Amino acid sequence: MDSRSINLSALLKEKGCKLTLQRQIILDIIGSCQEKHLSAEEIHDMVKKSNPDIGLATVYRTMLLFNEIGIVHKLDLDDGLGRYELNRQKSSHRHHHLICTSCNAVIEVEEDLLESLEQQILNEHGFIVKDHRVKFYGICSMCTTT
Amino acid sequence: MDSRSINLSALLKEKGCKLTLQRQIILDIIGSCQEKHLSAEEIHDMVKKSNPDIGLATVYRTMLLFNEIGIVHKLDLDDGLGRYELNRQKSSHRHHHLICTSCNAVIEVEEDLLESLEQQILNEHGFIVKDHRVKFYGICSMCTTT
DNA sequence: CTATCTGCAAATATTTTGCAGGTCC
DNA sequence: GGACCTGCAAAATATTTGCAGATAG
Repeated sequence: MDSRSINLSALLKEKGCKLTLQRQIILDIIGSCQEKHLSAEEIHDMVKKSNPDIGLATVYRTMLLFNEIGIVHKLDLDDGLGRYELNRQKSSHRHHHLICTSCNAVIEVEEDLLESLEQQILNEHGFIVKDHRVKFYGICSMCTTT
Repeated sequence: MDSRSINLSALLKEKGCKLTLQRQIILDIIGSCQEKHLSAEEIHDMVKKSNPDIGLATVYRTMLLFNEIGIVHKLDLDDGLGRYELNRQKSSHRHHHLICTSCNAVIEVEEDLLESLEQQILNEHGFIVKDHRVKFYGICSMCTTT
C-alpha cells in the first residue's frame, strides 16, 4: 500500500486542483508513516526535515484537501488533536481502533461484523450508512500481562 | 431518566469533591436537554439564563469532572467542539450515533451487536474492551425521501 | 476552619484566514 | 497568463490555568 500507488495527480485534476511539490512530499510522508496516526504538527515536523520551508498552514490545507478527496481519514483519538491516516484503498482493508486507557497505545484491528448492523439501521431507520468510525476503549494485552 | 435520579452528592463525595450549587444547576440543564449533545458553550448559554454569573470555565471544569465520574460522555461529532451527553445508567441503554452528511442531523440508535465483536477482539488480540464509541456516516431518511 | 471551588482574565493550543508573491499548466 | 497555491503572520476558536475571594462540610 505505497502512497505512490495513489494517483494523486488524477484525483487532484478531478477537483480542479494542482499537483504541487508540497502535496507530493506530504503524501509521501504520510505513506511512509502508516499506522502512526500523525497530527498536523507531527506531519509538519517530519516534512520540515527534508523541506524546511513548507509551512504548517500548508499541511493543514493539504490535509483538508486530502480528506475531501478521500486520500486520508481524519481521526479523533481523544487527545485534542486532529489526526490522520492513509485511507487504504480496498474496503476490505478497513479497520477499527483499540485505545488502551492504561498506556494510550492505539492498536488497529481488521474490520468485521458491521455489515449486519448497517443493514439493520437501514431497515429500522431508513438511514443509508456510507461510512463509520469505531473506537474501543479498554486494556491492551501488554498492560494485562504485566 | 431524570438527572435527579443520579446521586450526584454520593458520586462527588467518593471523589472528595463538594456538592456545589453550580454543579447541581449544570447537571439539571444537561438532564433537561438529553439527545441534544450540547457543547460547553451551549451549556453555558443555557445555564446563564437562570444563573448569569456562572462562568464558562466552571462549565468546562464541571464537564471534565462529570466525565471522570461517569455522569456524562464526551463526544466528538466532527465539528471541532467537545460535546456531552448524559450517560444513561443502564448498559442496556447505550446507543450509537448516525450522522447525516447531508443535513448534519445526529440520530441515536439503540446499541446492538457489538458483544460478539468485542469477544473476538479479546480472543485475537488479548484486548479487554471496556467501552466503545461508534459513529455511522450516511444519508438520513429525511434526506433520501426529498 | 480549611480544602475545595468559583469567576474573571490571561494564557495556551489548535486551526483558519488574508494577503502578497510564487508556481503549475 | 491566469488560476491556483504557498509562506508568513495575524486572527479566530476552543480550552486550560493562575489567582484572589467565596463556599461547603
